[in-house]
Amino acid sequence: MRIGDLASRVGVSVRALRYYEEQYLLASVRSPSGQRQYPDSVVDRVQLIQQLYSAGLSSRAIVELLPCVETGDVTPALLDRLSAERGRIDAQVSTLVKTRDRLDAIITTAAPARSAGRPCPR
Amino acid sequence: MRIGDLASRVGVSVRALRYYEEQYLLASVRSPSGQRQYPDSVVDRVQLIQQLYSAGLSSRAIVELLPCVETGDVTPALLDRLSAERGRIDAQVSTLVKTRDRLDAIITTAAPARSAGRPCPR
DNA sequence: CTAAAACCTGACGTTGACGTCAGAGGCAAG
DNA sequence: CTTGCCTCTGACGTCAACGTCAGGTTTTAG
Repeated sequence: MRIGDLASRVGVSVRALRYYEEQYLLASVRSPSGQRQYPDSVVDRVQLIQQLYSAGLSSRAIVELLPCVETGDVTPALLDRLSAERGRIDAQVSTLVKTRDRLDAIITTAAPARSAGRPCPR
Repeated sequence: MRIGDLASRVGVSVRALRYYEEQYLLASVRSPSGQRQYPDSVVDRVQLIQQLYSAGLSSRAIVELLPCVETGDVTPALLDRLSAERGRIDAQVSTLVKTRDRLDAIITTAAPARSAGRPCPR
């Protein structure tokens, strides 16, 4: 598949995909004319990349962790890196939950005129 | 208290505090010579600002929500804004948890030589 | 065959939350 | 008084993950 197809399939921009390649996150085979060709399998990889980006990982961190995240085999050094990132994410989750609860408290106490508990269900 | 004291007390840079003032997130009384003076109460406020920043809110969003987050009274429009941010945070938490679980799976399966379950407790 | 659509490689622009530097003034201690 | 630290106001620098534009080639639809 070509880059535009991949982009629309994953919901990411063409520019982003080229950027991922720049960062060594994504490889591509080139057609004789120089156009990028991707196997269907990269869809998962791109989604994983997006997921890691949204978890606050940098390109540098992702490029280090991606191989072992996909294959599953990992060196001790990478294991430390994984644990570290896991810790970061965990801390991030707990502070986010605190913030959410704080907003929730405001919402529920300041909106008694609504239905009952949740002002905007789901 | 002066700006340097506040900075070290909260663990934020002096520059950041001045930036918050620029963004109307933080007010200060000036001494005759023009130096900023803060009451002790701002410590909580600055910590709250940091918390909202780390939750992914922009200065613009924070400046809108801060009054009602502190006072507790809120207009219907602000209520919508609060709910929207709450939703964002909620979604962010769930994707983060997914990512964390994914990393966990890798860590636990790739580290059977460690103690037993958790390779790095806490 | 031709025009539109997609692709290519640079390369500069954007945004937000600050960092950093310059140059000048304030403030307690010795 | 002066030494040293803190503070002030601009104002430019940074960094990451792209957006966007220019100028050119390639593929596809009719």
